[in-house]
Amino acid sequence: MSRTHQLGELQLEIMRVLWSAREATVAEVHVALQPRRELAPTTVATMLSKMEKKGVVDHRTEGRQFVYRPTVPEIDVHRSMVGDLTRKLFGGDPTALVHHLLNEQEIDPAELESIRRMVEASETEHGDLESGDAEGRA
Amino acid sequence: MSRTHQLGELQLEIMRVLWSAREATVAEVHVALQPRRELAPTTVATMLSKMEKKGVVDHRTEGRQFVYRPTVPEIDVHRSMVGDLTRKLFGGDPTALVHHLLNEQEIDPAELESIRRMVEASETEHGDLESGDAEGRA
DNA sequence: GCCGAAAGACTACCTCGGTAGTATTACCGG
DNA sequence: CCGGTAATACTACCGAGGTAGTCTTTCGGC
Repeated sequence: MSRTHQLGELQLEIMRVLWSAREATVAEVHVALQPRRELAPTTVATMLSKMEKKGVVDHRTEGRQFVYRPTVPEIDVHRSMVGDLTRKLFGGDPTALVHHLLNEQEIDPAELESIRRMVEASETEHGDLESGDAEGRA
Repeated sequence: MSRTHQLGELQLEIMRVLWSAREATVAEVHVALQPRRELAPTTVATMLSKMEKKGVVDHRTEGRQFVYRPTVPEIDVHRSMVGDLTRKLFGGDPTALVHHLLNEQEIDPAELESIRRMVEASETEHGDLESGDAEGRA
């Protein structure tokens, strides 16, 4: 079963590449990480290996190359990691995290209105359309 | 200067003890952690040492014992850690984290109304007192 | 005055994320 | 056919969090 997926920073960056490309070779991931991350190609390969052992990606062989694919959806990782932080900092109460974000300067005041609309949308919508297969987030 | 305070789980639990007691000996921290954490006293002492090296606590000597005190406020740690996760998962956009919390099942629908009130309170608050502390901590 | 308990100091290990060098292998071009 | 290159495999190492054992010092009681 899908345990909790705690990923490091590089791992997340790699996952982002894979999530958006759906699959990629080591070289492709390496290139995609390019200017922001100045990594040796072997570093990416090693990381991918470790991530496969961890169960968050798998691969197939194509010629001599490995083509990696994520095995967990982005939303699951987000949920795991947000949930973990929520647990560690706020005793598992996500509302407390929202509270923190609203009250402790994390949120640009200009965003408040859009958030309020978001909340209101959730209020009217909850329990209605719970399809959950929404894949494309802008 | 490491303005950002990333703490592990045990470290956070220790900090919580110190934040609420304002100061405590190793033994007191150990006791406070008690039933949830079955740790050797030396583990707590070692951790406190590492945390002091890290700069999040300091201590004074009282008799033979060390009395530890937090040197960073809880809110700073919360900010650092929430900010770090926000950066890693949502490109540094806290609104996206709120979005995640509202849309991805993290929030109990029953809490939505209290959150909406919270948002509205923030909105009116910001129209009044300009608490914008321009900081630029990326 | 001496002994034992208690407190911190020091050291050791394990795991994981991150980083990369080196070894091996297999394919492609000449 | 042969060498070089490109791909993975293997190994190593660092730092941090976490966990704890052992060593040393010192205080307090009998």
